[in-house]
Formats: sequence, C-alpha cells, structure tokens
Amino acid sequence: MDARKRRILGTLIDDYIVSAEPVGSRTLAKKYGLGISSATIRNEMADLEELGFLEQPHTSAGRVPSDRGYRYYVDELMQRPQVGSDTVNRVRMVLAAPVREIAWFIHQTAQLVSDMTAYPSVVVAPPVNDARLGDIRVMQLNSGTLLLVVATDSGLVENRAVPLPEDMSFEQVVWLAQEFAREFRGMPIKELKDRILDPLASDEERYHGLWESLLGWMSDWRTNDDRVTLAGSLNILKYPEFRDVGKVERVLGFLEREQAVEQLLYAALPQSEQVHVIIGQESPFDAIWDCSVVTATYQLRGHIVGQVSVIGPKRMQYAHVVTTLEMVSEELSRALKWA
Amino acid sequence: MDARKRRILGTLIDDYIVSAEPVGSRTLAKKYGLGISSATIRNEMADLEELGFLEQPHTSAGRVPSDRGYRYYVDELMQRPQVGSDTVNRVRMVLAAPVREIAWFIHQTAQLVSDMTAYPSVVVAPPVNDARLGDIRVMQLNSGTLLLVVATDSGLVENRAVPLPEDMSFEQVVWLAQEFAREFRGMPIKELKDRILDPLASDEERYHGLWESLLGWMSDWRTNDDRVTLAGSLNILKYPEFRDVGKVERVLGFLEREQAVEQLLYAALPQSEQVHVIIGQESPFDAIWDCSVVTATYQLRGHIVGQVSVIGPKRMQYAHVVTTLEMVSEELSRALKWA
DNA sequence: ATTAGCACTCCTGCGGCTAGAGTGCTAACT
DNA sequence: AGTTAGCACTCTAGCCGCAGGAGTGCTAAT
Repeated sequence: MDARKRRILGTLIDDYIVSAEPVGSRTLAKKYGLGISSATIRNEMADLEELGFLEQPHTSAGRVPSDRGYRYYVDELMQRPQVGSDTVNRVRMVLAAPVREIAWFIHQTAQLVSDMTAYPSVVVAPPVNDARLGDIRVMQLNSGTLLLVVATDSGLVENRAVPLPEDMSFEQVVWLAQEFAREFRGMPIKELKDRILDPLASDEERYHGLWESLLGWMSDWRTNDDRVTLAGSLNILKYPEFRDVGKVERVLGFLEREQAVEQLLYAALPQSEQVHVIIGQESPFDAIWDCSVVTATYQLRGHIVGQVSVIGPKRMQYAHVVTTLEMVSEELSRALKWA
Repeated sequence: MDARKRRILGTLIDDYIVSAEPVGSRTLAKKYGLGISSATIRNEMADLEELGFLEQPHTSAGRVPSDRGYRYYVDELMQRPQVGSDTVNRVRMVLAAPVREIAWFIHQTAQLVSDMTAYPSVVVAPPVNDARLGDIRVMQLNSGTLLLVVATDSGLVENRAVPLPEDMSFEQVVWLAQEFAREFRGMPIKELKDRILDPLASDEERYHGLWESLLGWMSDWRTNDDRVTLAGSLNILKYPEFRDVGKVERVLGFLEREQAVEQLLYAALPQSEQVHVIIGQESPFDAIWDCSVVTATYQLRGHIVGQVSVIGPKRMQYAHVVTTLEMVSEELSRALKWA
C-alpha cells in the first residue's frame, strides 16, 4: 500500500461520496490533478480491487469502494475538516439554553445532528438503571388522581399518574412518598427494582397498598425502552441508494426497533473517546448492511452514559460526520455538567 | 343515480381499494355476481364517468374512482362493518391500564390506531391554552438545580428544570411556588400567559427573580407545538401508490409539520360526533392530495379537546377506518374520564 | 515503470413491435 | 327500450434488438 495507491483510493472515495456513481480511471485522472495517466490509474485500481478495497458493479463500469475500502478510508485516509466556530456556536446556543430535563437535551441533540449532517440521527439517553433514586414528589391532578414525579440523581425524571387509594388521604400519600424517598434515596434504581421483585420485601406490608403501588410502579419503570431518540429519519430519502422503497422500509424499520439500535450502538461504548464507525456488513444487523453508522459517546459526571449517532448510506460524508459528532458530543457533555 | 349505478360504483371502489389496479367491466361482471353483462356495465361506467365519479387513467384501462367518487362512496355507499368485540377489548386493555398522564394515552392511541388500520396515525392532544392551572411542585435534582412540575386541571403535565437562584434557599423556592400556585390556581393558562406578558404585572417585583422565572417559564410553555403525535408512519411505504420516494417524502414531510397537521385536522372539530373524512384535493394542503384523512374527535369532561386521525392513500379502507376511529375515540374519551 | 492505443465488455437508452386488456359502438335480441 | 354479443379500435407494458458510450485490460512502445 504505497502512497500513490492511498492517494488514488482516497480521491476515488472522495469523488464517489459526492457523486454516488462508479468512478472510472479517466474521471480520476482528469478531474483531480494526480499527475499520472488514466492507464496507470487503471493498473493501480486493478491492484486495489485485488486487495479488496474496490469493487466493480460490472465489467465496464468504474470502481466503487468496498466495505474494506471505506474502512481504510476512515481509519487512514480521510482528512478531518476544521469545525467552523459558527457551527460550534450554533450548537452551544441550542444546548446552553436554560437548564432543562435531560430528555430535552437528548431531543435537541438528535435534531441538531440530523440538521447538521443531513442524515438521520439517533441519540441514546443515559440508562435509568445506573442512576440512583433522587426525590419523589406527589401532586394532586384532581380529586381521584395523583401524579407521582420521580427523579434520579442524574436528572432523569419520570411522571406517572396513579389513582388515589380510596382509604387514604392526600396527606397520607405525601407522607408515604417522603418516607419512601427517605428510605431509598441514593439507592441505584436497578437495585431498587431487584429488591422490589424480591418476595420477602413485600411481606412487611406495613404501609398499606400504596407502598406496593409505589414499588410496583418503580419496577414498571421502563429502564431500557425509551432510551432511543430518532430525528431526521426522512433525510434518508434524499440519497439515491434509497430510491427503492423496500430499502427505506428496512432501514427505518430497523431504527424504530429501539432495543436493536441500542444493542448496535452499545458497540461504541468501550472506545471511550474515539468516535466509532460501523460500515456496512460490519454491523450484526443485516437490515442496515447498506448503511454506515457513526457513533460518539457523551458523558455525565465523568462517566460515559450514552451515544450520539448518525446513520446514512455507506457512501457517507465520514469526515464531516465524525468531526461534527465529536464536537456535538463534547458540547452535550458540557451542557450536562449541571446534572 | 339509480340503484344499479350505485351498486356498480360501490363494487368498483370496493375492488379498487384492495387491488389498487384500474377496474374493468369484465372483472366487475365476472368476479362479482352482479347479474348483468359487461357491456351493460360498460354503458353504466361511461355514465358514471360523465357524472364525475370515475376516471380513466388512459383510454384502454379500466376505471378508477375520482375524488368525487370516493366522496359519494363514503357518504352513501360504504357498509360499515361491525367492530369485533375482541378488537374493542384490545383497545380497552391498552387504554384501561393504570391511570397515566394524558400524554401517555395519546401515544398509546396513536400506536394502537396505526396498528389496527395499517395506516399512519396522528393524534392531537388537548390544547394547553384551554386548561387551567392546577398545581405546582418543586423538587431538587441536585444542589444547583430544581425541577418544576406544573399540572393543569385537565391532567396535562410539564416538567422543567431550572437553576436554583443563588440568593435563595430550596425552602424559599418551595414556598414561592406554593404562593404562585395559590394565587393563580384555576386560571386558564392562556389568561395566565397574557397576564405575564403584560408589563404592569412585572412591576411588582415583590418575589425576587424567581417569581419572574416562574412567569417566564409559564409563558415559554409550548402550548401549540407538541400537540401532535405521529405513529406508524412507515405503514405508508406498504402501499403501491407510494412506491415513489418523492411522494413518500412529501407526505411524511407534511406530517412532520405539526402546525400544518393541526390546522388540517382542525376542520374535523365542528362536526362533533361525526367522523370526518378529507379526500384528496379536498385538503387545503397539496402535499397530501394523493391521500385521504379520516378524523374522529375525543372528549375530556364533555368537551371535544382533540382528534384521532388516520392518513393513507385515497384508496383507503374507509369502512374499516371509520368504524375503528369511531370506536377508539369513544374508548379514549372513556379512558380519560378520570381526568 | 509509465503510457498510448486498441479491442472488448457491458450497461443504458431508444425505437419498434406485439400481446393483452379494455373500451365504445353497432346491431341483434328480448 | 333496455340489454347483450360482437367487433374494431386504442393504449400500455413488456420484449427484442440495436447503437452509443463508458470503462476496462492488455499489449507494445517509450
């Protein structure tokens, strides 16, 4: 893999990323001043194909990058652009807004990223399981209905309306919730749920049915659903590789399966700082074998808690996406400093 | 418009709804035992075309219903099926779940409807403006951050995290929120917001900056955004009329414009009980001229507050959709009885 | 090692053609 | 007078073959 081969491969991919058409030796020689003739390029391209970096849709078409070609491009060739300060400012403007619930930041980020990259974006919120119980508040929606609001120490919030038990007054419930919060504050939600499911715990029976309601509700807290926010999914319709409705259906259908998405992006977690790229068949899910996924992680209190991610055709603007995600995830971590 | 013409028109539309292909006289005569020859049907179809109920894609194709044809079908011809008790039960099972926030019901309903009809579904939540201020609670997310929870009397809930003002203690904030709630409880949110925007009100300045924060936050409450929930949008990809990505983009793009959708469905409000149908070019939005929209309303405390709706190709299963929506909206109203 | 030249391959697009479906009209029938 | 059989006509979808073009691989010259 000498310098010239790298140069050719890089240029070819650059061109294919914007043109979406197989690239021929002529195009490469003419359009970009490589200083070598098309014949030489042809030879090199034949080599590159043998090495597995390029593919030919058919004999007399130009070359197209293979998964492996993209991989090499992403790992070695692509040149990351500088992120414009106006872009950074835009992100900061949005995320530096008055403090909000974490869920709000997640949504904004997804929206922002899909706007900035013109690909669909997926953002995974911090898991509830790892968080600890913060506080509980009760309010009365109307005569027969209560609203319970539970917060974790990490700023995640969940509301749930419940009927007011007939044999209890509102004040009793408030007191009960206080007791509950006092007893369990600081306990990891996961542990709390485990304990709830332990039959011994319910033996006590000391606090009426509502105590159980509270416990039952906690255990019902969807901790793994609902973590995934999708934005800009329609962006995918813009790319010619998805002119076929069947493909669109497969990809968007996949993105709606939250557990699958979460599992996919889980792969990005170990690589702490690095932005993680999944190209085509590197994915365990065949529904997105025509796609690439770029993922960055963000942090809350120094721990990685979630992912910001972009999905698009394999012919993706990797350089732009990678730098954008790096920047956004950093800004998101910063914006969550308060939490 | 004699009985036979009606019969023919009805059968033709029934067939077209499932086949999606222009229907010829032969098909009609053979497949359905109409007891008349194809020649007679041809004559009748020519009449029906002259009357504006049918159209011909081209000379030697079968006939296709026109917007007017569908309209007549919906108003006069279609036979509503009985809703199976198992279907009703399924809906009740979902909606009769332990009491939740209204937003939860809206989501569930949208999901349910798109599942049951296999079309995208849109549900509009009750407007915040019409509701009255219920209660406010404050909780501490962490040392520097508060969570405000505001509920309306109609069960709508909104959370907002805010920074704790430096010169106030948590207890002071709690007290302040109580005061605020006490002073304004029962006031329509709209009025509250108007009052907030009135410069005179802020003259008082009696309760520090946080009072203003509270007011400012109230005025920031998105009352008209966020009312629209979309579910099952991918369903549209299943129908051959949307095999073209451009069309999909137009329609789904439209559905993401919440204000537009709200405005469209607003047309359904006056017709209280009735299910409302918009066919093709009857819509003021040309993005959905290839579509039909069926809308039912639901109630909260005896008032119509929102819409449950389905969008699909003009060749829609009107009978099924109309009865389904009627049933679901009724069940939704019932499920919201507690609010 | 590079490059010009050339024969070869394969896709794409176009025109023409045919088969099939469906119509409208006419004439016969009840 | 309404209905129906028959028939000529129309229009499309699909297929074939063909030419043009793009791109390749190979060979021979530089």
